[in-house]
Amino acid sequence: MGRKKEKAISPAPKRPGASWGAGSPASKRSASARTRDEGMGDFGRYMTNKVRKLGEQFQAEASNPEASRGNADENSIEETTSKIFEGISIHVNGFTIPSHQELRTLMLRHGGTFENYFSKTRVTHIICSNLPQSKIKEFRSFSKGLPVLKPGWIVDSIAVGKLLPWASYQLEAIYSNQSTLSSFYGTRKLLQDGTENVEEQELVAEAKPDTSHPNLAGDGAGKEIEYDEQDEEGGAEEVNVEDGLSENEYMEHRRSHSTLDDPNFVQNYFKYSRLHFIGTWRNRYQATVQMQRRVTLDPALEKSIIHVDMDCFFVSVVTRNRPELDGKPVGVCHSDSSKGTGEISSANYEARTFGVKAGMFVKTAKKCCPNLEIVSYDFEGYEQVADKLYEILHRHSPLVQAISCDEAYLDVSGMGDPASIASAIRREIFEATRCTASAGISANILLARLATKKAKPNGQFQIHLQEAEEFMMNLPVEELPGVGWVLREKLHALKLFTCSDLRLLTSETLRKHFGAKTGETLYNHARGIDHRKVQAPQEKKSIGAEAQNFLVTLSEEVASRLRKAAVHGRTFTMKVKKRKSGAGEPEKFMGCGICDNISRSTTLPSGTNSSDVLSRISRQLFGSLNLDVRDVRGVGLQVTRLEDLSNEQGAKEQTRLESWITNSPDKRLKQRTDSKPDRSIEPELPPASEIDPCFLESLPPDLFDELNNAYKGELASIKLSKETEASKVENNGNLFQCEQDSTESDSNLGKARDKKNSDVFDVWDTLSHFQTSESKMLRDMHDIYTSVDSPKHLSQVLVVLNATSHCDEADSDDSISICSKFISQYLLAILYSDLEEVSAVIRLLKRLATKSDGWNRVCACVLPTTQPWQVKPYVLAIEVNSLPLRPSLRGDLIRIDYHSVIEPKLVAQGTLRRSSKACLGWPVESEWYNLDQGGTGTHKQEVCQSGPVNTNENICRMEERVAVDSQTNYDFRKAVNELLAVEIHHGVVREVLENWGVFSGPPVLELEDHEHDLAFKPLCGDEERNETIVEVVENTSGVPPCGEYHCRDRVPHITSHLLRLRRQCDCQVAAFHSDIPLQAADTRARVREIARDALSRGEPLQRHLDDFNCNPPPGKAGGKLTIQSELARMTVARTTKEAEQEPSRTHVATMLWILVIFLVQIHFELAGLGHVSSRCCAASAACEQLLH
DNA sequence: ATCCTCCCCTAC
DNA sequence: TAAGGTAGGGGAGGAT
Ligand SMILES: Nc1ccn([C@H]2C[C@H](O)[C@@H](COP(=O)(O)OP(=O)(O)OP(=O)(O)O)O2)c(=O)n1
Ligand SMILES: [Mg+2]
Ligand SMILES: [Mg+2]
Repeated sequence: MGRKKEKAISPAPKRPGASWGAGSPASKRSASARTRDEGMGDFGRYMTNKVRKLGEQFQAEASNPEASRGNADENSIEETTSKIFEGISIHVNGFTIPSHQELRTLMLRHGGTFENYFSKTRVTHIICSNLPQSKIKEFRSFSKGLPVLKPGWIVDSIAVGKLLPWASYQLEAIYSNQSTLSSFYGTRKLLQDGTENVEEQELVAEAKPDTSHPNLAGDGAGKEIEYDEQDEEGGAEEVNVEDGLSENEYMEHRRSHSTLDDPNFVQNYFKYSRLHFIGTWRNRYQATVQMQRRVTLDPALEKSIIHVDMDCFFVSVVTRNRPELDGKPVGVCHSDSSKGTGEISSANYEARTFGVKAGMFVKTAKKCCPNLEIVSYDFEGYEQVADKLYEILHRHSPLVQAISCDEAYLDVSGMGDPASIASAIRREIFEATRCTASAGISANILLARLATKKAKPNGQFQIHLQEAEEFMMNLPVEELPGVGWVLREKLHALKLFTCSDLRLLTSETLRKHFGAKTGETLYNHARGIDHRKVQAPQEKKSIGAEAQNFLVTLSEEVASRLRKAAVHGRTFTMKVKKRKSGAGEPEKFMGCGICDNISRSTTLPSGTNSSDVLSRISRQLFGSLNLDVRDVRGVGLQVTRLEDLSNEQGAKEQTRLESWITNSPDKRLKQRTDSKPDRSIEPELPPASEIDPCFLESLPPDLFDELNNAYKGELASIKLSKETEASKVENNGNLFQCEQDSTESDSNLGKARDKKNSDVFDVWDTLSHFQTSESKMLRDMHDIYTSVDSPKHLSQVLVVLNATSHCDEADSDDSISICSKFISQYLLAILYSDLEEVSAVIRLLKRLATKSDGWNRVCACVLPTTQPWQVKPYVLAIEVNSLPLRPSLRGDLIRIDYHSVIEPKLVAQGTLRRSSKACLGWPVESEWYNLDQGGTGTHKQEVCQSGPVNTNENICRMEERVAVDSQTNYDFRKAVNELLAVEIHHGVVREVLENWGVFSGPPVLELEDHEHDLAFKPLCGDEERNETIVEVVENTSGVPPCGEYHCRDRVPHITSHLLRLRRQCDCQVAAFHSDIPLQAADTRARVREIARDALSRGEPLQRHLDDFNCNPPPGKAGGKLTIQSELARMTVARTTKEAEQEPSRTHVATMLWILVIFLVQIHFELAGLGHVSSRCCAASAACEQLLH
C-alpha cells in the first residue's frame, strides 16, 4: 500500500499574534499559584470560582473586543514566522521545556506540524527531554526508530533560522541509561546524517508480543493518565507522580489542568478526551490515506459489503498487554475514584454481561458489576491499531469507507467469497494487533452492520439476501442504526416496536410522522433495504471545535484546523450550552449539567481562516446571544461552507472581468448596454460606444481598469465625461451647502475643495518622490505607480499593492505618517469630485490594513474612528437613534445580493466550482450577474440539466446582515461602514431603512400616560423552543391589545400563528421578538426601566406616527426595544412582499444615498471631527436632491 | 420549488 | 474529581 506520501504542509499562520501559547511562563505560574489558594476538595467552591472566572473572561472578551485585540497585538510583537520546519512533524512525549504547547506554537509558526497523537506514518521526529521509566520502555514499541530529540533542536533551529542537524540533539542520557532503548537506537544512529531525512521505516520491531511490556497504565487509583503527559508548569511533579506523589499534591497538580487560569486548558482537555480522539480521528486518517481512486463497480453485480468492527476496541487494545485481566470484566475510564462520575468509554464482553455499557458513569457500572476493573486509555495504542487495521482493510478492497477508528465498510463485490475475505481480514487483524475484530457480511450497508452486531464478539456473520426478510422481522426498532432515543420513543408511542410493526405502515404514513427522509429511511430499513453506497472519504463539509471555554482559544483552535485542512470557511456557527433555567450546579465534575443549547451563525462574504477574524466573530456571536455568562456551560464554534484554498486561485481567475465577459458575453453585458440586443456570441468585446456609461461608472475601479485595458483606454474618456457630469451635479446641487457654517473644519475642507481645482496637491508628483524613500511601503507604491499604465487613480496603485504579497517589514513612524498624510490629502483632493474613488481608496485601505501592520497603522491614522476591516455579523435589528427620518426611502426595496455563479463551462466538464464575483470591499449588484429574477432560474436550470446537482451546493447565496449595537450610543460611521463593506440582504437593508426612519430620537417607549404600560405574567411555555406564552396583566395604553402574548425567540412562524389566533378569538395578539430567550420578567423590567428613565429625565414620551407601521424585522430579534413597536401592532402582513419592486432605480438611488452618506462620513473623518450623526440630515437632503 | 437558518438527532 | 467532541443528516418554518 502506498502509504508513502508527501505531507501537505499547512500554511504558516499569517498573523503571528494568533498562535497558541503566547502567554509567558511567569503568568502561567502565577495562575497556578492562584489555583493553589483555592483550597482542596471543595468542589462546590471550585465550581463557583470556575463560574466566576468564566464570567469575567467572557465579560471581558465579549464586551471589550478592542481591549482584547490590543492585548493580542502586544503579545505578538516579537513573533516571527518562517518555513524552517517545512515537512517536519513532531510528536512531543512527556514533560518538556518549552512546554508541549509552546513547541506546538513554534512548530506551527515555523512551517512544521504538530501531532497530538503519535503515528509513525505522520510523525517524523519525536521530541522529549525527560521520560518516566515506563514510557521509555513503551518507546520501543512505538517510536519505530524515529529520531527522539531534545526540544533544544527546535529552539536552536529557530534561533539560527535554519534547520539544524539533529544528531547532536538526541536523548543521550536516555540511551546510556536504558540499555533497551540505546541498543535499539544504536543501530539507527549510524544511519542518520543529521538532516530531516527520515526514511519510511519498515516495521521491524513491530508487534512482537514478547518484547512489549505490560502497559504502565492505571495499575492503581490516582494514576489514571499514562498517556502522553506533559505540562508546562508541573512537569517535574508529573514525573514524580509516576513514582507515587502524595494524593493531595497530585490532586493539586491535576487541578491546574482544569482551571480557567490554565491558558492551555482546551489543549489539555482535548488531550485526555476520548470523544475528541474519536472525533478527530477521521481527520488524521484522511491525512494519511491517499485519495482513493474512484472505483467503478458493475452496478448489475450483486453487492457484497463487509462491515468490520473491532471488539470492545478501547478495552482490548489495553488488555492485550495485560494477561492478568483476562476473563475479568474491564472498563476504560480516566478515573476509578469514589465519586464515580467518570464515563466508561468501552467495556469488554465480560463486563457487558453485567450490563455495563459505554457512556455509563463508573458509579453506575460498579453497581452492576462490583468487580469491574478500570483501566486507563491508551490513545497511542488506539491510533496504532487503527493504522494497522486500515492498512489491512485497504489491502483487501479498493473501496473502504471509514466509519471510525475501529470500524469500516468494505465493498468487495465481485472479489470472491466475501465470507472468506472477511475471515482473512479478521485473522490478519488479530495477527497484527492481537485484538479481535468481528465482521458482518451482506448485500448492503444496513444488513452488514446488523450482521456484525450478531457476530460479536470475535465472530462473523453473513446475511444472505433471502434471509434478510426473516432477520429483520423481529428486530426491535431501536436496533436500526439511526434510531436513537428520540426516534425510539416516538416509534414506541405509535406502538411500533419491531421492524415488522414498521412494515405495516405505508411509506406515506411514515413520512408524515417522521419527515420525508427519515420516514423513507425507516420504511426501507425495516425491509432490509438500504441504497447507501460504500463511499471513500468525501470532501469535508465542516470544521469545528467545541469546548467548555474561551472564545479566543476556541477560535484559534478552529482557525488552526482550517489552516491544517487548507480551507477557508464562510459560515460560522456558535453553539452555546446554557444552564437550563431552574437547573442547579452540575453534579459531574466539569460537567455541564442540564442545559439548553443555543446556536447562532453568521456568514462572511468571503472565507477566512484567520484566528483573528474568528475570534472577533466568536465574540460577536457570543455577545449577540446576550447570555448571562454565569449560565454558560460550553461553547462551540463550527465553520461550514468551506472553500478549498487550492481552488481559490482558479476561482479568482474566474472573477477576472475578462474571463467573465469571455465566458458569457451576451447576457451580462447586454443587460447594461443600450443597443443591438442580439450580438454574436463570439467572446468579443462590444464596441466601447455601446457600453452604457452607467455600467462603467458602477464598476469597481479594478474591474473598470481591466475593462479599460481591454478597450485600450477608450473607456476612460467615457467614464470621465460621466464623472464630470456627476461632479457638476454635486456642485450645482450645493451638496454640502449646509455644512458651510460654523465649525472650524469647514474652512479646512473648503480649502481642500479649492485645492482640488488648483492642483495644489499633485498625487503623482508626490508619489514620484517616494522612489527614494527608505520605506518599503512608499517605494512599493511608487514602483507600482510606475508600472501601471497611465494611472488615473490612486486606487489603481492600491489595487496592485493589495494583490501583491506583503512582507511585513516594520515601517518607521515617519513613513507611516508620510503615507497617511499622502492618503489623506489625496482623499481631500478628490472628496468632491470622485465619490467612487473615495470609497475605492477607503476600501482598499481597509483591505490593506488586514494584510500588513504598516497599512494597518496608516489606516488608523487616516480613519482614526473607523473600524478596521471587519465584517460585522450579526442578525440583530439595527436601531439607530439619531438619524433623520427619510420617508422617501421607507419601504424601498433594495437588493444587493451576491451570488456565486456556476460556470456552465465547468458544469459541462463535470466539475463545479463556486465562483464568487462579489468580493469584500467591492459590492456588486446582483443585476450584474443577471441572476435577479429570471437570471437565477437560468443558471439553476443549466446546472440541473447537466446532472444531479444539488443547487444548494453550487449556487451559493451570500448574504450578510448588518448588526448594530442596540443600545444608545449608536455609531453612525460603523453602520455606514458595514453597509459598504458588507453584502446587503434585501430584507435587512429594508430593515435598516425602516429602522432609520422610525427612530427619530432616543429610543423611548410610548408610555405617555402610563408608566406601567404593560406587564406580563408568564403562563406556560415551551422551553425547548424558547417560547413562552404570557398574559398581559397590566395594559393601560389602549394601543397594545389585551390577551395572550406569545413571546418567542427566533421562531418567526409564531407570528402567523398569532394572526390566526387573533382571527379566531377576536382577541388582540402581538408577538415579541427578542434575541434573548424572552422571559416575561425581563420584558417587564425593561419596559419599566425605560419608562422611568425617560420620565426621570423629564423627557416627553413621544410617539412617532410610524411606530405602529413598523414591520417587525422579519423574524429577527430587535433587542428589547423592538418589542415595543411590535407590541403595538401585528404587522406580519406587511412583509417585504408589499414593497414596490423597482429594482434598478432603487438600487442606484439607494446606493447613491449610501455613498453620499459615506462621503459625509469620510469628510468628517478627514476633518478630525467626532460624531457625524447630526450631519446626516444634510446628507439625506442632498441625497434626495440628487435623486430627483 | 428551493434555499437558508437554527436547531435536533445520531454515531463513534 | 474528569477530560460530555466531532460531523453528517435532516426537519420546521420562513424567505425568496
Ligand atoms: N459512547 C461511546 C462509544 C464508543 N466509544 C469509543 C470506545 C469504543 O471502544 C470505540 C468503538 O466504539 P464501538 O461502538 O465499536 O464499541 P466497542 O468497539 O467498544 O465495542 P463493540 O465490540 O460493540 O464494537 O469508541 C466511546 O468512547 N464512547
Ligand atoms: Mg467496536
Ligand atoms: Mg465501532
